[in-house]
Amino acid sequence: MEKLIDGGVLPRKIPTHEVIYCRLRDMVLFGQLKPGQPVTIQGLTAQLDAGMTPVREAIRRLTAEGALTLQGNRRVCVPDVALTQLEELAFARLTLEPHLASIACSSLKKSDIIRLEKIDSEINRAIDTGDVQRYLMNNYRFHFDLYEQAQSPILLAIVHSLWLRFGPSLRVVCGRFGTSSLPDRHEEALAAMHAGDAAALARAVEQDIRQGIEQVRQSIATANV
Amino acid sequence: MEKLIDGGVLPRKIPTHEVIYCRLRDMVLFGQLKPGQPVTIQGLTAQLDAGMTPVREAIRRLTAEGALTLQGNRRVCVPDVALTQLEELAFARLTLEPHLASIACSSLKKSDIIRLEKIDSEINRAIDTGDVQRYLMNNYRFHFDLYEQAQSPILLAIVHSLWLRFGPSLRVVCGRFGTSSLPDRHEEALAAMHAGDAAALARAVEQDIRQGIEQVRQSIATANV
DNA sequence: GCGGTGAGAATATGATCAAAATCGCCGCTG
DNA sequence: CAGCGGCGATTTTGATCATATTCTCACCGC
Repeated sequence: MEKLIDGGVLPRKIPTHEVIYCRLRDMVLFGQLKPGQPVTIQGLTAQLDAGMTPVREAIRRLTAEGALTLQGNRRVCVPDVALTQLEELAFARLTLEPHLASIACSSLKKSDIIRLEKIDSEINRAIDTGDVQRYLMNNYRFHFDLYEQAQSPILLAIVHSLWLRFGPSLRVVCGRFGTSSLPDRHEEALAAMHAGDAAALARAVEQDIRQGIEQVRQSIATANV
Repeated sequence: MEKLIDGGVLPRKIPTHEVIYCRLRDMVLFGQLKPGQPVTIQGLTAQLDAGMTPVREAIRRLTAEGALTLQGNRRVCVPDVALTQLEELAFARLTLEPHLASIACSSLKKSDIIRLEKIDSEINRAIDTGDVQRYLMNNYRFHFDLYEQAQSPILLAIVHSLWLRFGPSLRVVCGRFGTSSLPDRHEEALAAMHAGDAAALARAVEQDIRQGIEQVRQSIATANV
């Protein structure tokens, strides 16, 4: 019965470093941090109002996942993807994500599809109102809610790491071109789910990824002029 | 001139947490730690003669890379791959590693191939003498020396993470069946390098991976009886 | 069998030390 | 005399440690 004394939804207390990790990760994923921006420990302890150790651990974790980069001189910053690295990201994402989507397809329940449709409508609303942050968050939720159904924790972790590397650049694209130019390839994905057509779903996801990568590629190309 | 005052080979001092990370990583990769074995912070501080903070950071990093697992009740242990996860590892490795090998092929210099041949002869010697540790180390070196030539840091990091998850189980296989049953698919790989045939190299790597995975699969299957 | 209790291990803090970057000062050169 | 470049002190930041606190698990008595 003592489990209720915190009066809350969570029976187990979440350790601080975990909380800090999630907050920092979201800052990277949803574009609160710009590529190239330096990340200091003491800055974060002040900003997030946390101790030094949890912040350090969160940074180490995110560094291992590729969301942050060590600059040799023991400084940490948000990485800026170059064109060559974009090729790597493209290959890995185009290989893994359609595969995950395809596996997930067969185990999708009706309630899952309904949930995904709700997220998709959130995405559309975010595009209409020009709310970049909300678009990014729901786009992330759409993909990972789907991928999670594949029950493949290892591949999921890898894809997660790819999104962490991709996130800041995607944010730059949105900031530059606005939400109007953003892809909405999710209609055909949802249709494929309803039909239970794994191959079609994989194709839809593939097209979605291609479009996103192409936008970042153009953004990088024009930025380097 | 002051750069020489440390009188040493290393102009830059390597931080302790980095050293600890490398040592722990090698322990995982080369089978000093068995699957399921618990990993305690204080145990490592004693064993590696280090402070608590560096050990904590190394553990966080390896956890993020999938080399260690958190057990919910803030314990850490070496993960034991199940059959379902082996499928994931197989898919990811078979997708990424032949690709890396294929890219690397064109940029291989004569000196690179000679180096790889030397490593391969080390592997053969280790198989002959039944030296599992040496086999594992040189097998790792063979693959990653090759993959590094692909100049693809992101994919390399992902593959590295896959090997970290795979390592302990491979060690179990070797311990069970000895080195005599170990694959040596490297001859054809080396031949393909000499010929500059990227496709053939990719096939050779693929066969090598298939064989390794198959052995682990059988090991898991028999262990579960 | 069950709940309390204690040992041990992990988490988290703040202090301390070392390294790096920044900025200002000085001398040199054009 | 003004601008430039290098040198050194200050200050910011990272690395490490010792320690306090919290949590888990297992043992023991009821």
